[in-house]
Formats: sequence, structure tokens, C-alpha cells
Amino acid sequence: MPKAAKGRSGKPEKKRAKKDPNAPKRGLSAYMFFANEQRENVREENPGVSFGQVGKILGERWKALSEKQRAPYEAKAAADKKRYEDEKQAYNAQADGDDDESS
DNA sequence: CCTGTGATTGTTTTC
DNA sequence: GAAAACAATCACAGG
Repeated sequence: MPKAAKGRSGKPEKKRAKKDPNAPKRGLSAYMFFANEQRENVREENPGVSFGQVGKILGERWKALSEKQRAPYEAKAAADKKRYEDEKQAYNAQADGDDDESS
């Protein structure tokens, strides 16, 4: 059951701005790792494709892979997520109490 | 307790 | 250098 038709319901607002004091950016996404590898392949199989094209093709290819293929990327994403946990932790520690920051 | 929301992440190409 | 399509995410917070 699709919790809610969330997603990009049409809100092409520019990039986001930070809102947290130390903004513990989250971890990367599987697509990021996948793109890192496919970007070369996609551009190679699609010579001459413009920005919009390659971008789309990349996405199509992403899902074109099998879950197993995404596995390595998901794994990286999961690993990266852990990385974020670290930031979040530091953010948490500092956000909460703090030993000395107000000089 | 459960939910969804928002914020974020990195790539590519083009000028 | 910046901007948009492309996709995943998923930790955080609130009623």
C-alpha cells in the first residue's frame, strides 16, 4: 500500500537551504553510486546525448538493472548512510548539551 | 504508536 | 559555476 502519493508533486524550487545549525547532511543514495559507474557507460553507449537525455537514460538504466545489480549500489548507499549517522551523532551531541561553545 | 515530510546527495551535459 | 532530470533515502519530528 502506497502510504501516500508522495514524491515530487511538482515543486521545482531551487536547491534547498540548510536549516540546522550544523546540518548533518544525510547519506548518499544508491543512484549516486550507480551513476558513478554508469555515467561512463551511459555516455559511451549514448554519444552525443545532451544533458537531459543522458540524465534520463541514466535513470532508466538504473532500474534496468536487477536488484542484485543494484545491490552493490544499495550496499554503498547503506554504508554511506552510516557515514551520515556519524554526522548526525556529532550534531546530536553538540545540539544537545555542549561542553563549551559559548566562549 | 504510526505517518509523512522534508532535506539531502551526486551524476551528467551545456553555455 | 550553475541549473535541471534522474532516483533513493530515511532520520527526524509531530499528533
